[in-house]
Amino acid sequence: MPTDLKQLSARLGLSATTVSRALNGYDDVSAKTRERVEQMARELGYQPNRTARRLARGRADAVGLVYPLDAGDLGDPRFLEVIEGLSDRLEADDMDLLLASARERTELRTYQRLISGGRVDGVIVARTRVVDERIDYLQRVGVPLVAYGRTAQPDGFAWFDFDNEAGMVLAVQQMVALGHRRIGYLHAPLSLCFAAQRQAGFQRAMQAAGLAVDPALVVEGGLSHRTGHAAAQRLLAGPTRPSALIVDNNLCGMGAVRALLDAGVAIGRELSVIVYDGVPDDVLRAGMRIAAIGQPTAYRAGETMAEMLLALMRGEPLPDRHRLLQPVFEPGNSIGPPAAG
Amino acid sequence: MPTDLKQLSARLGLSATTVSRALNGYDDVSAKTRERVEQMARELGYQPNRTARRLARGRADAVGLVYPLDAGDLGDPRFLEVIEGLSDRLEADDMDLLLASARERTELRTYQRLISGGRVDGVIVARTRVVDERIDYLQRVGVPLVAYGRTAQPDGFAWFDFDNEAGMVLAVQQMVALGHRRIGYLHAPLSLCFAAQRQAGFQRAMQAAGLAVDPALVVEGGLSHRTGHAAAQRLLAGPTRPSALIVDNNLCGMGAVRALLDAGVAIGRELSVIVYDGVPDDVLRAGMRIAAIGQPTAYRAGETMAEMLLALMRGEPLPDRHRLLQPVFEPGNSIGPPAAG
DNA sequence: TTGAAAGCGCTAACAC
DNA sequence: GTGTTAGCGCTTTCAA
Repeated sequence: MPTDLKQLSARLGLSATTVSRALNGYDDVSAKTRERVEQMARELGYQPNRTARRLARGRADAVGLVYPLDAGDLGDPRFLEVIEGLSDRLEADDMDLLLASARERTELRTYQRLISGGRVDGVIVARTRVVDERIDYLQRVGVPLVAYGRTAQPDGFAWFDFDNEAGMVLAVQQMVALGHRRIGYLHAPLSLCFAAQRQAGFQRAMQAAGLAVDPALVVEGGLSHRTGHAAAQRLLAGPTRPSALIVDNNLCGMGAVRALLDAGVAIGRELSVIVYDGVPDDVLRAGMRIAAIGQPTAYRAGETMAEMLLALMRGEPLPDRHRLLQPVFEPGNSIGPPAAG
Repeated sequence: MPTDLKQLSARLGLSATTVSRALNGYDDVSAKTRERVEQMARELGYQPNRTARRLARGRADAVGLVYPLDAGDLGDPRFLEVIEGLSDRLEADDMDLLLASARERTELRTYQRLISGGRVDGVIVARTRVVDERIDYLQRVGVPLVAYGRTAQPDGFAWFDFDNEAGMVLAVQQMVALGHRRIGYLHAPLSLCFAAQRQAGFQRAMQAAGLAVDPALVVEGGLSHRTGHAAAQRLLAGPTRPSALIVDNNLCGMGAVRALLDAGVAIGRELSVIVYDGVPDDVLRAGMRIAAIGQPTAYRAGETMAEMLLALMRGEPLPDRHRLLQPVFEPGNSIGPPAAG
């Protein structure tokens, strides 16, 4: 049995109240008493019982993270960095991080379980969708939330996101500057918000460049190696090959690059490639570096979201409820001018 | 405010006691009463407050998973599957999964926080070490635990593991059967239990085959792409190249394979390669499949460990406290007879 | 079969 | 400054 507050206060000849206050940093405790209390607490290795504290305070001191397995997030190393940043920052405030898995179909119910059971008092919503019932639900019940990504109506809640549209514009501009006109586009399901935004950027930049978007060159590539691989093959099999290809996510990008290599396509000469979020160098052919649209470290994203959520849970006003980070273009040797002809 | 037990019982004209019992499946409640209670609970969307229940029952209804960031687990897709299996199974028993990150140096303290604060009542210990103070600590304080991997003294606690030694013996036997005699070995830090076991298998199988282990061909390759890459380069630069190479983990294996490809080594002809746990096909050159020692799905491993831990926490005797799964050899075209000369 | 009462370990009004 | 008292919302003896 670990020492409890009663024992501790008995040993000190003080009331539990005083001890509690001393330990929780209230200022109506004499310096001397606090000193003694802290000393003794250390000596006995006293750790307040979390559950009791939670019940008394009416807070769960925990935040929930539901990861939709179907979405393939688990395979995304960037998302893992996000988790890392999240949990590190939460831990600093002595908050627990509850991880719940969910198939997309049961996801909402998972949130409900977490919320109405009082297991968490704040939530991180990952992989936002253009229309997102999870966020609607959380807002309706008034649970503090920070979304990792926006939705179609992004004003009512706090979020952290990268400027996906601007990022994709960068990608198109690179290709256009090199002289490409037939630009192919491989994208994740457009119900995902980031995919919709990136596609909007694609359309906008193409139009701005006076280029037509050839529907035959726009392919849904899913959100995994496998689907990306298959989609790239479909694209290659089409009547007119593009001279440039932009892939809107790294998972599918990896599969696509693989497919191109398999098909013997000379990346960067026959076909220029940019992958949003990039492809790790070490999975590629020697010396190859895929040009990318890069995002500032995912770890920081996690930290920042934790920070925002903590403030919300404390009821503090958030200086900026919306953080939109600008992606940057990261050069590579996977792009070049279109092949003659 | 969600409905609480008091409101629910008031609505029913029953005491909280009875309602609680009805809902928790006690048998001293009349069928009719139970019926009514369940009906009304559903109607009001009653969800018992977890914190209160926890305090009353003296259990946390949660298990902790501390992942050592330094170890590179986060990058290991297999470990993520394990988490998936774990959380799915725990959820079925209405248990929370607490995720805590930790640098190796602060790891023990993280466990202490979880335990003595009563945040969890059971723990999964990942990446066991040959001498593992975490397990010593947990046993000392009597917390139910299931280890993912063994230690040097594996008898006192429940664990789930693959037969690493046997797996590595398989790998060596394959190489030997093909006629290899100069077999190189790239391994993770030997303080990690799986690495030590696999190395033991390597030594044993080499000896059994009457082959000497050339110290120059045994290189520590770490537990990441980067270190594996570097280690393979070191090996290639050595005075006598091996004709076969075995890598004891997938992370480092990926980097090593990359390094070989970069160096223009004809894998499977100039140099045969087996990677423990395998390298995903889609990161390789077209048509290449790295021979591997494979382990039954990691998802099942997670599920099984959850199952074991749940039983332990319920105080049930565990039919088999130790689960040792046999790995299998998975063929590929990365191996062949040694090149002539 | 049901209810009253006590208590899980802590925090927070309120009084001294 | 410190102590008294009353909960937080549930479970669980113990009586009825």
